[in-house]
Amino acid sequence: MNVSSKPERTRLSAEDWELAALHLIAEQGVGALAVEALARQLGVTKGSFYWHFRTREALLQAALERWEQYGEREVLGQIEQIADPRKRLPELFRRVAHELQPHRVYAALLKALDHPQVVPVMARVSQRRMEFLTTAYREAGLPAPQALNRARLTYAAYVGFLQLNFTLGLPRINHEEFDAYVEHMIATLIPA
Amino acid sequence: MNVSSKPERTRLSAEDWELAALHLIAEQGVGALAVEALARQLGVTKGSFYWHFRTREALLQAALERWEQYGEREVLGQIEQIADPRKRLPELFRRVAHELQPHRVYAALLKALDHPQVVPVMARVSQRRMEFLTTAYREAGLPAPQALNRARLTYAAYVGFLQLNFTLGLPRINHEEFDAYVEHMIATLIPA
DNA sequence: AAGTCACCATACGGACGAGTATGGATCGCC
DNA sequence: GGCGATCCATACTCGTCCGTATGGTGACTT
Repeated sequence: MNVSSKPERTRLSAEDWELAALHLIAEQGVGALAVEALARQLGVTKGSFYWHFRTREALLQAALERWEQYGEREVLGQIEQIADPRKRLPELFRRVAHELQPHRVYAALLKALDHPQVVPVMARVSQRRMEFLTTAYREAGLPAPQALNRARLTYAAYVGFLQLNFTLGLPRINHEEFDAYVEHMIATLIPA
Repeated sequence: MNVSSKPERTRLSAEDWELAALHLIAEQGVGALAVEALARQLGVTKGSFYWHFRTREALLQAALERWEQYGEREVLGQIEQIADPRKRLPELFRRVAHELQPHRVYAALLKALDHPQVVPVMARVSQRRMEFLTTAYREAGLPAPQALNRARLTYAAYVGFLQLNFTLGLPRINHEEFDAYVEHMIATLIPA
């Protein structure tokens, strides 16, 4: 009990800073990413930070790239293994709806689209997801142009939902009602 | 050419500051709302500002309330006059899609939902719009629970669209393609 | 056991923005 | 045309946060 109260007294690596940065972004947004605040949270001081990174901007960049690389497979990787294209979209909807935690960073980044560093990342990620949705709709039986528009609509609904329920607390929809909403989405957006 | 280059040399009122604040919010977001920047833009200095407002926070509050009061009738006020409930929703979709300018403030506020002052305003405004949508869907023939969920889906799509196209410039959809997308939305979301 | 390298603390400089103090200008009014 | 109220400029203080400089400490080599 003499060494430290809570944090493990191991030394830090650049990866630790990046993960902590992503965590902070998910909780308080990109604007709250300050080096002294992060350092406090990690139990060290700025001196540590500026050994690992040249600047605050560099940390943001590294964190964003890490998120883009390692964060995407969790979302889309599993889904691609579902053989039946017919079942794929409903399954995707239900999983996304019930595992909202990985989407917190995306929601936070969505609110920082005025920041020059996040725009290209979000553009790539969103574009990739959109393409995934589009082909999924085509495989589900929609003709090409309709599939694209349906993907746009679906993805917009996803993004809007994140905003309205994470950040804003619209009449705090409860659990059963939420499930009903998801099924309504499936019935409305996915062709029979 | 000696007095001033561009701005009119009239004195300012609190209303001028609030309108300028809303304009700045629409263009650069809530975070960019700085009093010295605003003062420069209005051709005065901070001395003027702190006569009209006690603090920066007070300006934000006043601007938000002004937006909530006077900004809403333009969006929903006209629509309520459309007699046929059947025609109301498609007309609403098309108008909103083609007059995106009044929605810029809303889009900016959406990205500032971590700010304590904007949350209640956005909660009220969104709630009101949601209720409008819900009754519109009921009048269009949907049973109550479905109407609510459809309204949720529609509004989420609206919000998501604002994010993805204002701030992010997803593959910069062109004009004809955009019209096709709006019609696709109408066909998909509005019951025949 | 001495030295080297990786990691971190402390202390400082400087930019920026909010808010205050105070005096000057200008308008309305009698 | 003088006078009070309104509006604005100038010149500060203060707190926050980025980045720098420099010295210290632990672990690991040889």
